Amino acid sequence: MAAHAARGRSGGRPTLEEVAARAGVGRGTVSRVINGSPRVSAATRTAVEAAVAELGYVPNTAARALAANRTDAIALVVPEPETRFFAEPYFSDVLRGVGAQLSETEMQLLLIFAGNDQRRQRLAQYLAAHRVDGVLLVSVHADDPLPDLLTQLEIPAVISGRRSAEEALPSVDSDNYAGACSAVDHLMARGRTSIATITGRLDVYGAQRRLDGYRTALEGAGRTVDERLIAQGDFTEEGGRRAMRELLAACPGVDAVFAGSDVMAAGARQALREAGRRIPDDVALVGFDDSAIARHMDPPLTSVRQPIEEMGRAMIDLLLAEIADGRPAAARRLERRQLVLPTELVERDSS
Amino acid sequence: MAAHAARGRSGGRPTLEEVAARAGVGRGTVSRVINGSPRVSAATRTAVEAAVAELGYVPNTAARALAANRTDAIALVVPEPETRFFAEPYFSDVLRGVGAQLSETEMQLLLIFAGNDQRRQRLAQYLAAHRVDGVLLVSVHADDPLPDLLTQLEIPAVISGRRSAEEALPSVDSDNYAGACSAVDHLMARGRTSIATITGRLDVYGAQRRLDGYRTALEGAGRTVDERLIAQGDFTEEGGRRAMRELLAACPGVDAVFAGSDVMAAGARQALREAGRRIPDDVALVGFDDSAIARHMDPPLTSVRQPIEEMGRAMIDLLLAEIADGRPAAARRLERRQLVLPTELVERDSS
DNA sequence: ATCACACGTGGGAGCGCTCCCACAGTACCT
DNA sequence: AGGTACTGTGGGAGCGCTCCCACGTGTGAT
Repeated sequence: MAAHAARGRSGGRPTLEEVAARAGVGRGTVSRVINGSPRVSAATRTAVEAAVAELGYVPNTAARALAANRTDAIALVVPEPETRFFAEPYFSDVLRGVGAQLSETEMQLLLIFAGNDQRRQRLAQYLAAHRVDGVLLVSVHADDPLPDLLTQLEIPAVISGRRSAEEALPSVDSDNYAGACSAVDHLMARGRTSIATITGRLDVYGAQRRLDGYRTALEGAGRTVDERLIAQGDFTEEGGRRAMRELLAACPGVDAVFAGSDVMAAGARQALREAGRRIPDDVALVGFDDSAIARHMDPPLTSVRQPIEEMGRAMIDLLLAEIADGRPAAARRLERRQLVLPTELVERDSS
Repeated sequence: MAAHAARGRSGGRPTLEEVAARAGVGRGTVSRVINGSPRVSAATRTAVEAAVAELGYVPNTAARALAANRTDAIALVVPEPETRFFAEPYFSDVLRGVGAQLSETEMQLLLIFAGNDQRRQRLAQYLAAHRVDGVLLVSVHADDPLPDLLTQLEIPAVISGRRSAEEALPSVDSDNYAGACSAVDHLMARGRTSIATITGRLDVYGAQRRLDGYRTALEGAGRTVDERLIAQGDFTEEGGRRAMRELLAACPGVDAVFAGSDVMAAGARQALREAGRRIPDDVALVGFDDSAIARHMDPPLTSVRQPIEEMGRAMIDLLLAEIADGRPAAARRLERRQLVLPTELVERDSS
């Protein structure tokens, strides 16, 4: 009681009402100024702004959220354990792009990991409570129920990557297919004849598309695809190492590898070293993502660059538009917004 | 099923009032059940819980925050740019520990970067709006005004590391001093005679303490400290590389290096390679943090382990206690809570 | 029997905001 | 003159909770 009174009255933060009194206007007018409504005369606006400054007024977000039914926050949901998140530069890069774009708005970003069932449960609760205005979804697997949950709850969402070519949600993706083609073309141009690939988890659409690109590039050059040169990884370093060992065992003559991610390329590099193969002399290596790992690798890794920060920005733009559009989502879904951004091969010493 | 029907009928999410009507009790009683108050009979509690389940009731956090003047959220504030955050495994590890401990509560975690002035400004606004119940502060420099701001706003806060031995805020730190001693002792025991160190930014108390430990360990063994063997880094890889180059130039006979962080050790390793020195044959290398980098380095890096996840847990415990204690912070400050956790040397092939 | 005091319980009174209706004032038409 | 159409403004009515006071009812002591 004592604390309550002390907070609310004497030492407490000023309220809209107090600002209104100070400025000699009504509550509604102050609200309009705060929210940038055009329906306020210049003189009144100035007076209110002065009162706000004098009192050091800061809106109470809880009250605003309650009255307006919005939270001014969005969540970046990562359906992976934290360990994966931090091991994979892709995630951090997306987060950076998202954070940068968002820092220009009043929106707050929440980072939510949903890597196991318990977390999933908690996330569902969280979303049901509508504690965020929108959701950014990264790394979604084909059978993930999360997108549908979001649709059902009518929470605006944007997906990073797609679940299929027919993605129902607005999405931002890079041109995985063309990127893979360029990597394989590059290796062929370098005169490599036995070009292998290490794929990511194939229930991730992007990984599938990179594999498609690999195939098409080879076939387009009149070569036949040797299935023994395709090893499946899982986007982890360990997976890359294992896949590379398998490739070396199955096809000792392999002289080039296109890895579906830089992290897997790092794993492949270790396996190649163990086997005494030199890079790029014996085996050329190309990665995907052009992350920090590629630049730091020894030798520096040729990699397909995705404009990840740009993708983060685009996701935010889409999501904010989605949120601003208001509730009647069904009507809007018709004009699906799918952004596909171009990739670019960055050549370094590994190929 | 019932949940869907009820939701559809009322048009929105069920409220406390609706749950109360359903359970045939008053609003207050439902609130008590939801909040786990003991002053409810078992029968009533059961009835209410049933109603909650049937209606799929989820509390409206905004309303709760407004009425109770709390947010059920805490912020992890990183006074560094995102790039630093992601480059430094220390941060991710702390975040992991914090996240793990927090996932057992209803609290939500916000990650806030305050790496430049604009962000600082925004953070100050954010804190002034009391949008979080408490703050976790990592990587604080000696002259950082943030802790004082927090104290002034009476926002509970816990600091990771300390600003000095006389830290005013509750803090959790590792025993940097003892850790450094053990590293240097280890190098001496290995017969190294010319032991250098690469420090972190010395306005970070922990970096200073590591340097102190380095000095004391050498002096304790009856050796004199050669100031030319002390190079200042800044916790970055590039800084480590530069410092190592300086050391090699100033003291070509150096045969061991204690780096103030694994990241700097990685930089030092590069400089050593450039100079054609082998690890550990020519120069032994020891890092600090025992992060993923240490395990992945080639050769694997001997490093001083900090119990980082445990530190994250301890920070949460302290902060929650701080929050639960209520407002009259001044009285409580007297019993300062400073936790210092032990470190441990993890020996690998680099030394 | 009376008092005392637990315990459970219901519901009024806000928390600080946004939304929206009402209304005065001004401007420009018929 | 009256009508119509704006613009700017004030303030009531909530949003869905928590807090707390008041009110039974049951127990034990006096």
